[in-house]
Amino acid sequence: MDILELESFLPYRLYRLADAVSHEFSKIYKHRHGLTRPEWRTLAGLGQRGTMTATALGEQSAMHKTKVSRAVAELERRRWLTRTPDENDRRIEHLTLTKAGLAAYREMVPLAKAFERELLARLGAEEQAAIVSGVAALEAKLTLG
Amino acid sequence: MDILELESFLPYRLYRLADAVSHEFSKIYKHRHGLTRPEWRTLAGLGQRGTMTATALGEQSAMHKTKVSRAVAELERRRWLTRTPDENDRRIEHLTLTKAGLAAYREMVPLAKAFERELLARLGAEEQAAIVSGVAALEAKLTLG
DNA sequence: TTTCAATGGTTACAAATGAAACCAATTTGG
DNA sequence: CCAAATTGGTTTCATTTGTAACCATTGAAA
Repeated sequence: MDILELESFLPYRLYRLADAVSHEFSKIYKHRHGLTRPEWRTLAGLGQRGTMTATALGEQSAMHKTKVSRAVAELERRRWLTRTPDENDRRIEHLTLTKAGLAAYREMVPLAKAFERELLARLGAEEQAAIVSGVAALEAKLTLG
Repeated sequence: MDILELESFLPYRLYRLADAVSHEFSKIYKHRHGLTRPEWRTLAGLGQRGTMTATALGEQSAMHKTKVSRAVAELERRRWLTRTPDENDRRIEHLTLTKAGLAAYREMVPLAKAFERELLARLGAEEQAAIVSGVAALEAKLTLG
């Protein structure tokens, strides 16, 4: 009979791996500031780009618009970001980190980079190249977002 | 100022990629039988191994025990599996697919394999090797589960 | 034994999520 | 112009999920 070996099945392996890595990383922003993943991504997006609309945030960080909406509301509640209405289109609001938001972002960036560095450091040079280029190759073939 | 480029950040890329692949694949079992992911994994686990306890299922397929419990309950409701109490330890139940469950499994296996094949077929030979060995390398370095 | 800790599994509750409905503002096509 | 469709964003509701409490059974220790 034809069976499927789950442990070798790429979609499963990929998911499991991503889940483990993501969960490990989440400890950092969860522990440090009690952020959820959508909140962390919002912080990261705004920190990186400076100012964005909620829609742009959703596209950049692959989040459903309700997630963005809720994350933005929470970061606003914390006074980590402010909303500025668009001059020409009153539906749009431009989101920007406050001093406090930026401070949190500046604190998170080195931790994130260290995490990635240490993750890759566990691998040999060829293995590092393999995972990075393999992910890039698949990304390129899929319609992400 | 030091910024983090989210689009290049490996944990994020990995998660996004796995999510996209998994979501694409989920269409198959969702559309075909209206299964959730935990239910599909339960089916896959039992189809592959024949008989397992709920705990073993959770370990094999990286699922929280409440997920397993619920998935098993649903598959039982569908009469796709049966529970057999252990002779010596009355806490344990051995789970086995019924004819109907096995039929569904047999139908899913070729679809799953085709999905994986076609996913990899989009890549060149080296890219395929890269993603597979890259994932394997990271798996080996992480405590999965 | 009798008690206490551990194990297999389920359930209750709260939080996170997604789909769809929704509101407001804007654009488009007659 | 003006109705209809679109867009940015929020809210409601049902579903999914995880944490923790729980029940029953077994194992270990005293």
